[in-house]
Amino acid sequence: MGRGRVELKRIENKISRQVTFSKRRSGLLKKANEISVLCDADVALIVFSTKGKLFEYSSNDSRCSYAERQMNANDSDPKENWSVEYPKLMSRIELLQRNIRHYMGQDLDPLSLRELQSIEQQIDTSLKRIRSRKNQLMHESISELQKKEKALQEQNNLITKKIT
Amino acid sequence: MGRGRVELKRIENKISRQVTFSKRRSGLLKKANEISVLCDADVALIVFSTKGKLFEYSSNDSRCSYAERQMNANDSDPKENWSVEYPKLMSRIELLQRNIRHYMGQDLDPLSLRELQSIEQQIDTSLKRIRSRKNQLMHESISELQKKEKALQEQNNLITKKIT
DNA sequence: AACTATTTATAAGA
DNA sequence: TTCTTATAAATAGTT
Repeated sequence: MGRGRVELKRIENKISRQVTFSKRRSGLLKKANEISVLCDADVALIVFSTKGKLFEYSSNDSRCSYAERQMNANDSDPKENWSVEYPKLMSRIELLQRNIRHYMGQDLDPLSLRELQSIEQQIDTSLKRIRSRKNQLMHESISELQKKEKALQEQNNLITKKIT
Repeated sequence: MGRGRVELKRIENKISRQVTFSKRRSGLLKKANEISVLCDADVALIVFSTKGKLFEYSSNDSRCSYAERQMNANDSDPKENWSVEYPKLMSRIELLQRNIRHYMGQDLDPLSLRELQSIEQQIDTSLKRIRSRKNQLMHESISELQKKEKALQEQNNLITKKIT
C-alpha cells in the first residue's frame, strides 16, 4: 500500500525499517482495536521493536475470559508440576522456533558446513514436493475448467440448433 | 474499506459479525506477519472469536515471549497460571510443528494454491540464503588453507636453505 | 466463496 | 518526525 509494491522481506535500510515499523505498528494496533470492537472479539497484541521496545494492545479482559474458557474446557487435569512442565514446554518451543528460522534461511551463522548441507538437502526435497503438489492442484483445476468449458460448449450448440 | 463507512461499534447482526471477524482476522494475522518480517520485530498476536476459538500468530524470534510475560505478570497464582498458559503453549507448539511440516514438504494437502505458492517462495529464498552461506564458509576455509599452505611452503624453503 | 466499489493503509517524497 | 499524496491493499456490501 503506497507508492510501489513491497517485497515481504526484512528491510535492510535501518532508517526506513524504523519508519515502516512505526507506521505499521500504529496501523496494526488500530486494526486490533477495530476487530475487537466490531466483532466483540478478544484480542491481545504485543509488538517488540528490534531494540526491544514494547508496544501492546489488549482488548478488555483477554486473560480472564481465556482462563475461564479453559477452566470450563478441561476441569480435570493434572496441573501439579507446572514449574517442571513450563520450562520443558518453553525449551521445546525455542527448539521449534530455531528450526523454523533455519528453514527460513535465518540465523545460519552458528551452523556448521555439515549442518548447512543437511538443511539444504531437506529444503531442496521440500521444494520439489511443494512444486509437485502445486502442479497437481493446477492440473486439477485446469481439467475441471476444461470439463466446464466442454459442457458449456455443448449447451451452446444445442441452443444454437434450437434457434436456427 | 469497502462499500460504505463502518462505525466503530459492535456489529449487531450475528452473521455479518462473524463474516467480518473472519475477514479481518486474516487481515490482522497477515499484517502481524508483515511487520515482523519487514521490520525484524517480535510480534505475538492472539485473537479469540466470541465463541472462544483461538487464532494466534507468533513471530519466531522470542526475545521475551508472551508466555514469559504472562508468567512474570502474575506468578502469584501459579494454579490459574497453568490453566491459562498450558493450552496456549500447546497450541503454539502445534502451530510451530505444523509450520515445520510444511517447510519439510509434508501435510501439503490442506493448503491452497496461494498458500503453497507463498511457502514455495519462502523456501526458494531460504535455499538461496543457505547456499550463499555455505559458499561463504567454503571460501573461508579454502582461503585459510591457502594461507597455511603458503606459510608452510615458506618454512620449507627456509629449512631447505639452512640445510644446503 | 467470489467480486468490486470504496475506503483505508502506507511507501515515498517533502 | 510529521504532512502530503499516489498507489497498493483491505474490506463492506453484494452476488
